[in-house]
Amino acid sequence: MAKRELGKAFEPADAEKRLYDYWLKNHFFHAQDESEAEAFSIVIPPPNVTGMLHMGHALNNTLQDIIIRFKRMQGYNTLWMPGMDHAGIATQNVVEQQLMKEGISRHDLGREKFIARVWEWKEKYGGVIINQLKRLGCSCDWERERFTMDEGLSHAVREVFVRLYNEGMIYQGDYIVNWCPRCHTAISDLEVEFKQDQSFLWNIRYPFADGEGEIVVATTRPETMLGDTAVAVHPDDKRYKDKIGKYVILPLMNKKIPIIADEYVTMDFGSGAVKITPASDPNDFAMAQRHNLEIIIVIDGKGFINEKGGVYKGQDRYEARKNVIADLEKGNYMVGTEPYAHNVGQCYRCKTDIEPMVSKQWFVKIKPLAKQAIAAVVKDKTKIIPKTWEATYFDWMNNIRDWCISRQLWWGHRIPVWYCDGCGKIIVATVDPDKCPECGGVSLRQDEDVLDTWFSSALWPFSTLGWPDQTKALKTFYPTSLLITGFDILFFWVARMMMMGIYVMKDVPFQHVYLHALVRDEKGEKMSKSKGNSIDPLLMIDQYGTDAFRFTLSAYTAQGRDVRLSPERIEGYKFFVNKIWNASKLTFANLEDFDESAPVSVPDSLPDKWIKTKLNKAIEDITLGLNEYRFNDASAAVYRFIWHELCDWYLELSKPAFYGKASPEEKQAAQRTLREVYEIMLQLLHPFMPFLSEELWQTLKGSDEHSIMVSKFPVVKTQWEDKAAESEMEMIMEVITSIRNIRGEMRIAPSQKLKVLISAADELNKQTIEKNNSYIINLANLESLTVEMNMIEPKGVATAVTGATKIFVPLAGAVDISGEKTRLEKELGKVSKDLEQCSKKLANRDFCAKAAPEIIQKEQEKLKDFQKKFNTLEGALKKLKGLSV
RNA sequence: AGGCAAGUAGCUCAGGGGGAGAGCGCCAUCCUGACGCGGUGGAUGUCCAGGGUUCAAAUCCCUGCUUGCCUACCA
Repeated sequence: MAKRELGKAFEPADAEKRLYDYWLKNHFFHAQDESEAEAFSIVIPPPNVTGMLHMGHALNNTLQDIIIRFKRMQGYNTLWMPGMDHAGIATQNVVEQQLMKEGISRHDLGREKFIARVWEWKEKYGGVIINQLKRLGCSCDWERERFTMDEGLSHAVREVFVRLYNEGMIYQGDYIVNWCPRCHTAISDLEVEFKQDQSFLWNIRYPFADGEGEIVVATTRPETMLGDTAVAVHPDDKRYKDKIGKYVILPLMNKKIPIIADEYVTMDFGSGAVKITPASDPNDFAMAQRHNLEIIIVIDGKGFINEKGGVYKGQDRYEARKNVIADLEKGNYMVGTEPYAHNVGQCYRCKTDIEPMVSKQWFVKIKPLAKQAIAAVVKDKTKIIPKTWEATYFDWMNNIRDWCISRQLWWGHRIPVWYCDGCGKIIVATVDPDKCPECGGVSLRQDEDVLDTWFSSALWPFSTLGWPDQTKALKTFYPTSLLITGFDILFFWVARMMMMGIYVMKDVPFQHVYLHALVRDEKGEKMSKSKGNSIDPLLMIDQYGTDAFRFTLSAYTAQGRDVRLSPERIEGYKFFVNKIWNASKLTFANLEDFDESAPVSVPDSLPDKWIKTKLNKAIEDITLGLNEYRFNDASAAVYRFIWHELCDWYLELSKPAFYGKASPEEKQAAQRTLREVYEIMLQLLHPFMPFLSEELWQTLKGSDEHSIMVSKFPVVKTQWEDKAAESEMEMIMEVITSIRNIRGEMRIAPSQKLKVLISAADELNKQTIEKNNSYIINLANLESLTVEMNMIEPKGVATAVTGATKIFVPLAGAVDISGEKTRLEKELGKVSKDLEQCSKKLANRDFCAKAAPEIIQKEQEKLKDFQKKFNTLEGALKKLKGLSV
């Protein structure tokens, strides 16, 4: 076998680049459109084209890559579909800011040239994140990379829009929407963030139109009164019952407005009367519809008072507020103010206060779509994991409101609707019409608006696979197997994909949805640029290597829990990488002269049998963990096996076979096991640490002819199950640990070799220990080990008990009586507590009558063990006390 | 205001009806031939509180407290 050498330490920076290029060159990430193998597919949550990799992306994509690599190794025809989102508002903002530096606005450029500029920007600066995903090791099928604005996806968008329109699922109407005065566009309900604002409640007097008196209304937005068209009270409110139908004078505007009755009004809030501004408040708008009230828009799209606002025309909304208040005071209309905390909606993009505004927008009728999307989850066609999110999903879906899909932007999919100047016909088509089908006129104007970015993302699971064409890829990979995403876009994205997938494809877009938590800092706070607590994933990769970083994310992804990240943790797993590297150095040294073709001449040693059962357990745990998306459990199984079983025990136990006086045949057998176990260990590690495992794999194989990423994922080998060997080895390990314990507790120098005596309980016990005495001698560092049955406890020893075995460690030189006494008393204390608890249980009549037989038996065995241990320790202690008297 | 989740070692968290676990940190000790990014040993817990179910509760149920998040938004 070729000589293999590893450097002093793993060099992530070098290996990562080299191996990723190697994978790409060999097209290992590429999925087949058609294959004998069963398909497994995931679509990436497309990052914004303007995006930079943050911790959320890092977590999300690491988890996807772990599953994808796992499934690929299991032999599935595995597709991870990558791509990006055009991110309407964000991208337009970026390019507008660029223009601003040049002193021009998008309006100076005009629509067409502006869009050209955006594309230019995209080609030059967009998609930085794609390269960042590559640094994470993501094994996406880059040959299929898509963009929501590319030709195929745009085609899909038009197709779906037209279909929805023709089926009466899309309508246009004047409705109150959330308007961002800075972005100059409507945004959906989901895109509004509420923030608490310490403000005031202003109480304003509205005098009755006829005769004496007044009605007092309270408001948080006095400036909107300019557009008031009614005052509402509760129909059952005795105070106002006789006023309903009468009129009040709207101060400052000097206008008569009616008093109406509506159950929406809360009687015990403020005066029980509320001013109604249909154009500036969603609830007021709804009431206006119920009562046929006039709708007067007084605030324009930039947040300024328009000509309907009288003398306040031209003032921005905050300035107008001040002036309105001043004028109300001047006119003695102000009754008073009180401090008031309330929530103000803000644009999620630019944090500008939302201005609810009435305008013409396009909507999707969502209820019928939601109904089916709910049913799919109820029927388990799509499983949401962890299940607790199902309730949230159902709740939102049940209370869903129509989706406003038009945006007053330029960057995006322009709405495929044309208006004929000649006859006023509305044309909705997938291809640009050149004349009106009604009147033949050629003067057609396309709708100015574009679609919400999420409209195209909602089609992602099938549009990326080529729909509306019936491609082979679509047939093979839809419905996709799994979606992994953060719970924060459950509504934005997951729910909408569900609705669109079912509507268009007549089938759910994915079988499983795994929702992971958010990444927070070590204090549990959300990472954000403004707080300055965000950790840059790329910096972590530079510092600790991708493998350590990925492993950390996986290890801390417990279902339903936030990931609290700190650099120290990543460093800890860098140590793990180092440990694996060093174990590999030892392994390669041990395997240097291994002849694979030599016949097997001796049976496996006890450690060989033991490590194989442990490896089986690891395979089982890791496979189960990944199948159930319990990333923390799977990672813990990897860590435990490699560090605590392979390194701590097996590599140490097998050292004598390599360095000691073992026969060539015994060495050969040890090499065979080591070689096999090591190889499987690398494969188990691969999904989590792709680079390290590949590097070691190729070193082991002596070439890059085969990649670990397309090797077969290990399965449990039933011929390795060996319960007897497992418990035998563990008994020996316990003896070793007990001796080490005495060493530590009694402060016996590690360099001092000990002559240990063991009193075996029976012949079998004696034979087992004698057969395996070399392991004990080596690992406990003994000079000699004497085993006898029913040995009388010698003087001047420290005593330990494990199961049926008594261990006596002679104390060198002056016997440290008080030290041993303390140690024994401590042990005795522990055992007597166990003993008491156990015997109490067995003395309980109800326990014996009702508990399961195997539980009772177990308790009885425990009692025996405790009793034996207690007796031995107590005897030792008595003897010691006798000595000290 | 409703909903969800969580409260377990100093910290971060697993576990989930029958002997309290891990990692990190801490203490002691060790240049044993892969690794000090290491080895070996050790200490540490009213499993949030109160009630209930059960032979048996950290685990299941109820109540409360605390924390986090989500949804809705009332002038």
